[in-house]
Amino acid sequence: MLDLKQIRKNPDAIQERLSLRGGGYSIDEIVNLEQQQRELETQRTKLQARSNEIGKLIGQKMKSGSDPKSEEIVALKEEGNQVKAQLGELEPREKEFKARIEALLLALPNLPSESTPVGKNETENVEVRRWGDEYLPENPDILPHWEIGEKLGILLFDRAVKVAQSRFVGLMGAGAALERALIAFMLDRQIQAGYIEVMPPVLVNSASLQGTGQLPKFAEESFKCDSDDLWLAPTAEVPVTNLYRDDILSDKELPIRHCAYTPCFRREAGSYGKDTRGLIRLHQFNKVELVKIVRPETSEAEHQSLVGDAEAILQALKLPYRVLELCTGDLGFGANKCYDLEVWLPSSDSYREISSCSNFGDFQARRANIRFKETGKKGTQFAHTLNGSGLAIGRTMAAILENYQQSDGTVKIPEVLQSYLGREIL
RNA sequence: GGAGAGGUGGCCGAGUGGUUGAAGGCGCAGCACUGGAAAUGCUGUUUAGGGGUAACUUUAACGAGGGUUCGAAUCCCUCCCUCUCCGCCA
Repeated sequence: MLDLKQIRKNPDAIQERLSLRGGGYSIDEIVNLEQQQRELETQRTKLQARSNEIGKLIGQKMKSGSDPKSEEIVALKEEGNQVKAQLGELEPREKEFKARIEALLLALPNLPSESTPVGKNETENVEVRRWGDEYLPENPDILPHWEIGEKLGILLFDRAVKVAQSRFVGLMGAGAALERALIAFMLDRQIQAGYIEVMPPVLVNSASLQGTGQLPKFAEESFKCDSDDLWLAPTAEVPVTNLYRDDILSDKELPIRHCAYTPCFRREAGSYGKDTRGLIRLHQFNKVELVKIVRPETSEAEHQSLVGDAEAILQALKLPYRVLELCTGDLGFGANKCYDLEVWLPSSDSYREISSCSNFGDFQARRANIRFKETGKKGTQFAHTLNGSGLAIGRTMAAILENYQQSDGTVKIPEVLQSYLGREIL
């Protein structure tokens, strides 16, 4: 959520930054409504002040033994009634304005940071670096992961359709074990890097989704439990960040760094023709997520190190990847800056997203009301939140099944996973 | 699902319809004491919005939303949540 005060103070500067995203976002209506709301507020507080005064006066008189039926008190009560009648008219109008402003604010995305490259769409993202060319596979006959996976009997696409529907997968035998090994490996690495592991609920309420920015705008992207106010979390970002919703943290508790393994659920509405085969785009997938809650002045450095922590996994697995910095036109709703890690996927002859590392600034903290207090200082400040995948498990599995495929149709297990899996070859 | 209890400030915990943003404690900050610390004492310490350069001022908030009243943490209604016991259950 953007800061209403900032919008009031620098409407033009805010509009300009917002427009860099494209999409036609405008703050005009908010500015206009807020002005009207404040006029009403001024009137209302004046009336309320008088009303409080009357209440106190009557209280004093009664205590000092005045007759409740005395002319003086009756007159005060009468005035109180009049004030109340006026308030009864003003209050609902002001509330209506406030509600409309709130709704508009919740639908506005974050401002891109100054350092985010300006661009219209994903074609203008900037490649920052590339890693692992020496590990690009030499085998010219690589089967796509879904084919090798079915051949090896470890990926169950058809059967998963029977159990659920399309865009689900089942894992069997070494496939299930590999998934589990990847989860354990990634968690172990991030714990070593200083993250505290969390296992949060994966059903989350609406307030949580609003806190991290998925609601109200992206309701159709998540699965909803019809008879409860609960949704299947699309990413661990939601439950983990919301662990701290409405908290006032002490500055000594920051930075908070969490890693979390959870299944993730996405409806993938509107992606009908895309990635219909394989592990790339599923309704349910596993992910290890990194989440940070930090002091504002450290968030840029924490962002860089977050990206590094995600990259370390790819490097340990010796999977070739590149780092993209998203341009203003491709930035996610809540992010002010974002790096995508893309892993080399031979079947699509391209790099595919396997992690997205975003800095949200205070955008989520405002929505989720996550603040911290500086020892000895008055007031509170909004924290900064960040998160990134470290990494998406299914896509990592796909990358391994392809990049590690040998000409005899077997798949090597990356060295760092061999001890987890107790084997060297699939 | 049935029965009961309860939701108050960063935390614990009092609270009579009337000048209560709310006793007391903890925590935190400052000062005193000390060679330094602990202990002790004193003082201060909620958050958010509006107005003001500022000092300051004003409003709101005791789970949420309504209601009664000149006035509600306190009375009434609706909803939400938590806890305990019973039932069911991985």
